[in-house]
Amino acid sequence: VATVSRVIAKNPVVQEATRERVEAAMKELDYVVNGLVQSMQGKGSRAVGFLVYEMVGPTFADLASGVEEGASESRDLMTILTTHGNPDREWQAIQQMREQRARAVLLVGATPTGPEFVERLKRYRDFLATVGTKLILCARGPVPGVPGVASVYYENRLGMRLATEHLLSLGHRRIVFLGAEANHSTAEDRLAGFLDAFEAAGVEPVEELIVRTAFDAEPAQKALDQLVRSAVPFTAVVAARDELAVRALRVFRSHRIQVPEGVSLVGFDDMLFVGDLTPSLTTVRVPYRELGRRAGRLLDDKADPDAAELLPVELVIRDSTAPLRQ
Amino acid sequence: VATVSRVIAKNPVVQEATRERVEAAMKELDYVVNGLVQSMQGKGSRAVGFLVYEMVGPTFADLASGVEEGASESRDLMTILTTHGNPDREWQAIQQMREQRARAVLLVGATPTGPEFVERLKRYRDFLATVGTKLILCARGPVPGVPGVASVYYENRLGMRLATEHLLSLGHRRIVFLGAEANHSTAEDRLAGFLDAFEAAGVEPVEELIVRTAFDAEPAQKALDQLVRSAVPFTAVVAARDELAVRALRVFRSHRIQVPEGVSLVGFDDMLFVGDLTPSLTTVRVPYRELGRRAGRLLDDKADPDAAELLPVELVIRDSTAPLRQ
DNA sequence: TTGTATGCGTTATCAT
DNA sequence: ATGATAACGCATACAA
Repeated sequence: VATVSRVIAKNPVVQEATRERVEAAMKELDYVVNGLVQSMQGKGSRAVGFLVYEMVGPTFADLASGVEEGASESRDLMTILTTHGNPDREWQAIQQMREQRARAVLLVGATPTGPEFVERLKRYRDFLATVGTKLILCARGPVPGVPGVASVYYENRLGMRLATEHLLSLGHRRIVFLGAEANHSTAEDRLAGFLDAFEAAGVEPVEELIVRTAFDAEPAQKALDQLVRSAVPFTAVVAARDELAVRALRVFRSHRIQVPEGVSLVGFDDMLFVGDLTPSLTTVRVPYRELGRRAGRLLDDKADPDAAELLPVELVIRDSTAPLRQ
Repeated sequence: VATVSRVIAKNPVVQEATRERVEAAMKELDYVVNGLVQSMQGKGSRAVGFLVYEMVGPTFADLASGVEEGASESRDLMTILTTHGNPDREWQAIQQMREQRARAVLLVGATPTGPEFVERLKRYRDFLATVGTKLILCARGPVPGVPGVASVYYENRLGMRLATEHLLSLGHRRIVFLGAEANHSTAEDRLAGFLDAFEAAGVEPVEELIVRTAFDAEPAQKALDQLVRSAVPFTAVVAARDELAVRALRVFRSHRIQVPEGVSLVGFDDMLFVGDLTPSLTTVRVPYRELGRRAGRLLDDKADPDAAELLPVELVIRDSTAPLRQ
């Protein structure tokens, strides 16, 4: 048994001849090591938990794809769990990963922002630490006051600032912000970037144009429709993400408002096909795949447990934005 | 130890008082069962392997989402592995799942169609069977001559037949088929459906309009561009999948050909946003999420190992198709 | 270089 | 109802 174990571990002490005999027998018997027992032995599990709100859209797929790419290099296995925004499910998922003695748990996507979440995160971190599992935030910046949690994120706030500055530079002033959800890290950062742009330009944002519905598409669409009907004047719309921008497009189409002639529109994420819409959508490209890859690399045992990698974004100017007509 | 084990297993023989004491201690010590050992003990592993070509697009996300939904009900863990179409990687992935003593392995998406693949599939099946892992095909019909492999698939061929019949009924005869890749189960089925429609209508398909490039977007786009330049006449295009349809849209736009006035276009998959394109795309909706859910249910131990579930598709008629102008 | 013995954390079997 | 013990398949320290 010990020799077999050594052959499996590629321990060089075994003699060539012996190894060959063992390997022949393994093939003969269709033998495979029991990975579960290996992990149990303290070699550490191969599992990596990928916790996400929902598996939706190319942003998720790209991110997961990147992680898988990194994980597969080290023969790790990526396990995906969805939380549907339910804290109980999230806790249950953390539990499951703890049972599996996962190498790491990736918390993917936006999180709440309140102090309640900070405590929750600490609990997760400590709870996972007891079995040697580390916690990594993905697509969400490091949380102040919670060391020992690595993070890989992108210039969310700056991205939205760039998008907004683009509109301001085109002469727009009455700009709608669509999708300002509170207590939602991504939405908050993007709104902050929006406000940054106004502040830097010395322009006052119009409070009533900040649509504080939610990050979800349906309510945002309704709210925008309402706004259009209310006849409150505006000349441009910043959508918190591409899906909302597409909904905005539908609203404008239904009201026979031309984009960009009647109103300019920018999105965020650069999802698949938004460049093929009419008009093609000006948006902010986020390197989701690379984000995943970086996260995948943090799985390595010798990675800095306090790493905080920030990736750049890029404003992609297409046809949905045009200079303000006087 | 035994009592603790019984508490974990919720074995009702333990007395109320004892159980409470144990649970108190567990909380005190932040104890969690070692799931790896549980699985090793013959309880069977919780892992479910999801083998896919690539994690791309909403079709993947929907399918995976469905599987996760089903799996999480039984506390199973979905592990995603990508093969990139590389048989070696696929074999390696099978190996890994075998090491993990996975409950099941899902082979997701198209497969090759030749006899070589049939042998490969049998090898997978038998190899996995030695450790009690079952094999399930997802989004691909059952393979004749390979019993013991369940499958969940959709009316692929019929879907394309419906799409094509829609065009034929509009008067189109010179119809391009874009993306006829050989030795690719999905592409072959769709081409077959295309031909079915012609046969049923008693119309002869035009061989030179069948673009036998590949299922990939880039070569298909180039080939279509070539075809347009060659001035071979056609009045409609059937794309093997939506991504190719979107590429076709780009080609027509670059040649200033109006859709549907100059040429009608249909896709397949009903991906996100294709209804928001201009013109909105006529396509075939595939219930990917439900497909995943069904696959997730086949994970159950008492599920029929030879199950073959077929799901219906739906033709979604939008604005990219119009009657032929004489 | 190879074989033997021990331990890992759990469940199942058998006593008590 | 509970406790003691064997067994699972592997890695590792130690003996040969």
